[in-house]
Amino acid sequence: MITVGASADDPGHLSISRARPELSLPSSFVRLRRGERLYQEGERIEALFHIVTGVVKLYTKVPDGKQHIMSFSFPDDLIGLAQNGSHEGSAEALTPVTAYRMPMAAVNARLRSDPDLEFHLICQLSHELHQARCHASLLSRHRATARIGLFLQMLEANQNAHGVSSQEIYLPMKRSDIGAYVGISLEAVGRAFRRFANRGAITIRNRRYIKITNRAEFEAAILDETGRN
Amino acid sequence: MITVGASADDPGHLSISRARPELSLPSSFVRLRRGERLYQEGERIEALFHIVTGVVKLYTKVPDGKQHIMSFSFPDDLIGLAQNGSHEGSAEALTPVTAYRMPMAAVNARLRSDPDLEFHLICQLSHELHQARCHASLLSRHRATARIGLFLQMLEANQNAHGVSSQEIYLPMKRSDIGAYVGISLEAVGRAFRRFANRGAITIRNRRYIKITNRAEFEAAILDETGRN
DNA sequence: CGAGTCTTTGAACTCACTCAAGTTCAGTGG
DNA sequence: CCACTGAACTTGAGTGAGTTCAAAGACTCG
Repeated sequence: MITVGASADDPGHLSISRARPELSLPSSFVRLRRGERLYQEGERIEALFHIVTGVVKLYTKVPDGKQHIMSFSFPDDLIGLAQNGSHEGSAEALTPVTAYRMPMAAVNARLRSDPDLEFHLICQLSHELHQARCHASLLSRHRATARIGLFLQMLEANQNAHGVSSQEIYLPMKRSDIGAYVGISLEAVGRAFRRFANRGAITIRNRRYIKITNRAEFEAAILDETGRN
Repeated sequence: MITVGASADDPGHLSISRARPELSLPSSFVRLRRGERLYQEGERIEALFHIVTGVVKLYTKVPDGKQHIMSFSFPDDLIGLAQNGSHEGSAEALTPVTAYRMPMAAVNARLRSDPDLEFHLICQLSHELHQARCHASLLSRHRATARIGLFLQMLEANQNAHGVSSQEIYLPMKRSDIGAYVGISLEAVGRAFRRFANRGAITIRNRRYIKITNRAEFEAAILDETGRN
């Protein structure tokens, strides 16, 4: 539930939490297969997408042909917002995806007159900003093990927030996507997973499912630095 | 000027640009000397600060004692927003700073009823998100030269946006702060500057002022990869 | 069951890291 | 005005984790 303003025990506290958006905006329902794109870098922004099920990757191409992944988006996320009129990156479905598509014109028309819509956008942006800062913080680590460990923690936190009960962490993306997100090569991703597994911190069931079996050892592995950070 | 909604030539386009905020909120004026802190990590959020002059660094401590710098904040920036009631990082003045201090209670009280305030927050958050993504993109580069180059481009863009006419780029922070922001050691920062200078891409007047003397060479130096990104 | 994609393993190379010493700079007091 | 002092910055040498390239090994889906 969205809450804001003074509460009895915490008078000066702005509490922003995201709600399942009941955006009463004109929208159509879309389905995408794995690998399909919702929109592409540089295109004009036509609509916002509100993800219902599935996972989407947001990425940009870097000069040398590789791609830099800005974020992975999950159900309840709103994607397609940007400061100017064209998309800053591309969006591609990593799994089958269903989403609401809300034309930008409708959003614009309602925006200044609808405080709830504005507030919803504030919540979404706060959330994205938080994610982006976690990402930057992760990227500032030098050791591959630390980056992968923090990445797993992000995924786990996200799963918990969405009420997934499984003890396992689900990895819907491939090794190269993980690498493009945490800023290391796909080989290094695999080697980092192996290092965690060798220490008994995690167990790798298969390519898509891993489990943290020893939390203390897991966190030790993230910190374990020989001077570097 | 803040503009939103349909315009004649660009009907479906949400244009968000930051304005010098005429926030008619109760506020006090504060002055800080170099090195003074506006607030500290973990503290309860009491107020928002609207920077008028000077530069502020926002950082968090990492387990190994070093600090990770999340962002540098410049005049017109609004700092102190967070998702929950306590600060996610510390804020320290890098130069003498003047700012408006707006108590959180006042912001909260006005928020849901004042669409202009909400909209202003949306603009500010959009801007921060953009900055955070540039930061992450910069951090995903492996070569120190590329990181420093992109950092200089960010500073330059920021200076231009603030209408600074000087051709030189002003670096108000020390080498170690730059390193903490771009994720390399302070020595590597210096070596990267030198590499640019040796290629004739920049001239280093002194520790705080450098100038891009050969734009083509400068951009070539950023891309110049021996396979790596 | 086969073909293509994804992932792992191995070997040599490289850039940034750390440590340590030397240099420049800014601010202070004589 | 200038020598002094501590902080900031530069330079140098050796080490190591991740990179690239290449090939072998799994998984998936028709």
